[in-house]
Amino acid sequence: MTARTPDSARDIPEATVARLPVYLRALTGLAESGTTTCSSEELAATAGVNSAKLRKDLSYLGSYGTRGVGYDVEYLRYQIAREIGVTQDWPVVIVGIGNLGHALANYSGFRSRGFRVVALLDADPDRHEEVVAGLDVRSFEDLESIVADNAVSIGVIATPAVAAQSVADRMVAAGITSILNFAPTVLSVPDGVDVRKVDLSIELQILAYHEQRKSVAPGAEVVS
Amino acid sequence: MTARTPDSARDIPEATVARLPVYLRALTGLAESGTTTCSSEELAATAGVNSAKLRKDLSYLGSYGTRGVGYDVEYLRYQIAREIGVTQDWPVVIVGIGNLGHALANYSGFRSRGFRVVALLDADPDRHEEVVAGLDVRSFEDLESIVADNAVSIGVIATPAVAAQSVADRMVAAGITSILNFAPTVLSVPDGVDVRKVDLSIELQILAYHEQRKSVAPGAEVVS
DNA sequence: AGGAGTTTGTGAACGGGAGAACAAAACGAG
DNA sequence: CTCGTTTTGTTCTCCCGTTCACAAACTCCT
Repeated sequence: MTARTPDSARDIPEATVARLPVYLRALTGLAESGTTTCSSEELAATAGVNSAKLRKDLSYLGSYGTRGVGYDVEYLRYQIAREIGVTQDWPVVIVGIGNLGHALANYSGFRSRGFRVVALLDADPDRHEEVVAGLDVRSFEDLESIVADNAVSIGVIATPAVAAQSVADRMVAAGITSILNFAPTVLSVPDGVDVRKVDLSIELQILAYHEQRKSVAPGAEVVS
Repeated sequence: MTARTPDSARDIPEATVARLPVYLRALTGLAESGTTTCSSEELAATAGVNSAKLRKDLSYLGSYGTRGVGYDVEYLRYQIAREIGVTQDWPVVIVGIGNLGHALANYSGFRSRGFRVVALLDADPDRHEEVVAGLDVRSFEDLESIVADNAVSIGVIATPAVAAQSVADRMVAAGITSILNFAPTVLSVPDGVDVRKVDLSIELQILAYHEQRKSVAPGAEVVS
């Protein structure tokens, strides 16, 4: 009864958006193994989620399945890719070419999903002679021109923590509106700019918390 | 009125656990800048959260503040560190010493928070001659003995996706009960084993989704 | 000592997401 | 063509997490 725009469903829940890339990867795996059709149960198992949750997630995109049959793998894969936006090409700049920046520049998972690293920038002049993943490491001063010339809207920060906020400020001023931050700092950015944070030590600390609980109360959940 | 064990509060919500490391980092920063006392408002601003949420989070640990005054930075920092478990030493093994494994091995944020990398393992014999971050890269076959000798309970997987599940299986069999997975795969592990996933391309895809929405409907939220 | 001003800790309302359960729809057999 | 089977799409309920709002408690000033 709700009037929904057929070509592009509105307001997909954030939790669902975070899972769509997982479904996309699972579908790609199924397609590579020759599967042409799958049920929500199979796909959910591959993606590591509940089948009811999967179906509800997919229902936000539209009705792309066939009752009694399941989903066409290739068709659903394309629909999810289109919804996320990875059918188009996303130019990306990486700032901070230390150990982590190297790893990110060489990560094949970016290019295969529509992300194209157009430039590697570092503030240290000693690094400007290096060539990483087929790209020259350039001066951070070139940020504005690179962003403008390549219509870059996504920036990756892999600098030390102290530099991260100023890099973010320059990125925002240059026109970047989405930032993936690997530096262990809280970034403050204006409204309209999205920031996602990946913090390696926080993940370990969360594991440590649960690990500690396991050893303190070993019989709390598991009957010995 | 609820009878709460005073020394160690029970069942801290998962969302709170995920934020405690952020508070810990913020407190460390405040301590280094010479601040001895702070209000929930200040700390919340530093940590990038709402002050009400911060107070509720801290209330799960106990009453470590003083009304009308605020929190003692050093005291609160210690209490949170103890609750998370980073006052003790956590031995960690890293498997897969490619670009990302290098970056992780060299990441200083681990050691400074109680995590000690005790071994770097790789299946490729060509890498066994390398020394990374002061540690020999050893054979993956040594996993079991290393885990046993060092009482390792946390493992980090930085291998390609195809190897991740078998590495995880070996880790679990060797006695590891917490896994931080950087490989782009869904791991299946038995109950009692915690897995946290860090997926670089998923983060970018989430950003791409929102970025796409911005350009498609620029006036949807912001009044022009 | 008493009152004004601050700041914490928490009870209560609110919103969103997860999971169960079921109706609707497609297919195939007879 | 009809009935049974399979699987999707959706509704409903419950639970977790967030936020508001306020009482309790502490300090400082007079």
